[in-house]
Amino acid sequence: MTIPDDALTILRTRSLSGVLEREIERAILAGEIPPGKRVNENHLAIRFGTSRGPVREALRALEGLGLVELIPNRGVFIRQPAVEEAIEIYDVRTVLFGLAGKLLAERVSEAEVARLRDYLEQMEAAARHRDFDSYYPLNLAFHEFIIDACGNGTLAAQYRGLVKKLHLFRARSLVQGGGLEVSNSEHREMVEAIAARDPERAQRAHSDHVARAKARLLAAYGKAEAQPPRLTN
Amino acid sequence: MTIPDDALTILRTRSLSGVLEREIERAILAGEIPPGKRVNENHLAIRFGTSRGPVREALRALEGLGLVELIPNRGVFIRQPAVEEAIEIYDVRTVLFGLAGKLLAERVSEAEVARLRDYLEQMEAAARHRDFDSYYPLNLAFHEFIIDACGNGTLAAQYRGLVKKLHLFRARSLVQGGGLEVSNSEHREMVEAIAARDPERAQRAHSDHVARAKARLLAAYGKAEAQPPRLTN
DNA sequence: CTACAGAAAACTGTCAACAGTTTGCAATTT
DNA sequence: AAATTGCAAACTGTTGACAGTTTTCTGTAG
Repeated sequence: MTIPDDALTILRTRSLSGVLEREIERAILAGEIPPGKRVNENHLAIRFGTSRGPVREALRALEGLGLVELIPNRGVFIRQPAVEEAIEIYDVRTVLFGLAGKLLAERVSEAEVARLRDYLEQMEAAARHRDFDSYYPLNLAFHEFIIDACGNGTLAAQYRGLVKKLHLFRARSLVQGGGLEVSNSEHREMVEAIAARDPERAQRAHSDHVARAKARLLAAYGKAEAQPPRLTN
Repeated sequence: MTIPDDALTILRTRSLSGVLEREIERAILAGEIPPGKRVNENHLAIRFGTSRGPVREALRALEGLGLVELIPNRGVFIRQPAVEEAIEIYDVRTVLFGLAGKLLAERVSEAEVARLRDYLEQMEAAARHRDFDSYYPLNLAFHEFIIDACGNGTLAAQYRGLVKKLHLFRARSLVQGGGLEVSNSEHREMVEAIAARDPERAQRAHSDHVARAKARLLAAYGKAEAQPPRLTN
């Protein structure tokens, strides 16, 4: 599963427009080009030392990823999701991550369970020491691992696309925090459900984990739902 | 919701590469270019009376949609999903359509319920007369309506992308059938759950509907799952 | 001082040509 | 006869230039 993906990656990197696509995507996600801003094809071409052709191709590809918006005769703009779109994305992420948990619980190997427990332990250690700098990348890798190990590449691709779009959301800082211990107790339940090879329980645990992140986002925006957020999607 | 989408559509259509994108996508989905085949940029450019630039841009956009695959220095190929990928897609569709049902049940208006009942009635009439030619487009419109009315544009975009990819699956004919009456009893349960404004029941009904389609696909390929397919995702 | 009209600059959309790679064919060798 | 090597045609990748539109600036009128 990883070999063809790497091969493709290498091949894509060979083409100039492929390199540009990655580089521009990185610049966008890193915030070097602020959301809402118009992207100048010429400037990009000069910056990377190419002509505008490959730049335009890369931008068309990024449009497909939902990172930029093309307006004819006016140019491309870095997309700037509204809160409403972020909420939409969280709802979709909720069911996708839930599915990942279910699928993983159905097929997980002993080695993978051990790996998950290892992640969990490291995250708990980081949380005990309030070591946020260690916690954040661990947390990211933990979630990535689950998405990869679930064995559904379509799901993984869609999920990653959604996460990228969320990066464009201006108030993402509000969401990323959310309590190390709280998060970790949720992580523990996820791992336990997977280790027990209980698909239904795993699906619920994974769904709830994202649903709670959505609830934190809503709370931060004061847009509480009519009813308190129902978990277990 | 429909206005900005139409506006975008119009704007996209104005740009030449936008027209090409739509036209090439149509040709691909209509099967005019068979899956697996290499697409010749020059031929396409000549066919549409343009230069290769816009053609390349359109193809890059279609790559983002997952309809074609770009291999550097070799060209673009129409993607040809394997059974495994079709199954993956069905799993994702299952949870997405379930979410659509849940969201719709939470927000549905009286007018929309009436519209759903109307679709249902027409489909049942078509089923009674074994009028497959009428049934198929109705069925399509019914599902489209649910996806649109659920109010989550992100979900709708993802769902539509998956359906397009499934169109490339060679054995799609196997799946599209599946019994008019069977399908309709499932549709009835979906509509009833929505009309009752019961999100949980609606989610289950919608998930199960797609899960059963997946089960039919698996049966057709003799790839029965270890356990009989668990419904209610 | 503000509003407006027109011109200039900047930028996007498109094209045709060139460079480099791949593919298919044919001649040669084993 | 089969395999291999070298060549030629075809095709993709990239570039620079031109055409059309949008935006900005400037000068003028109210």
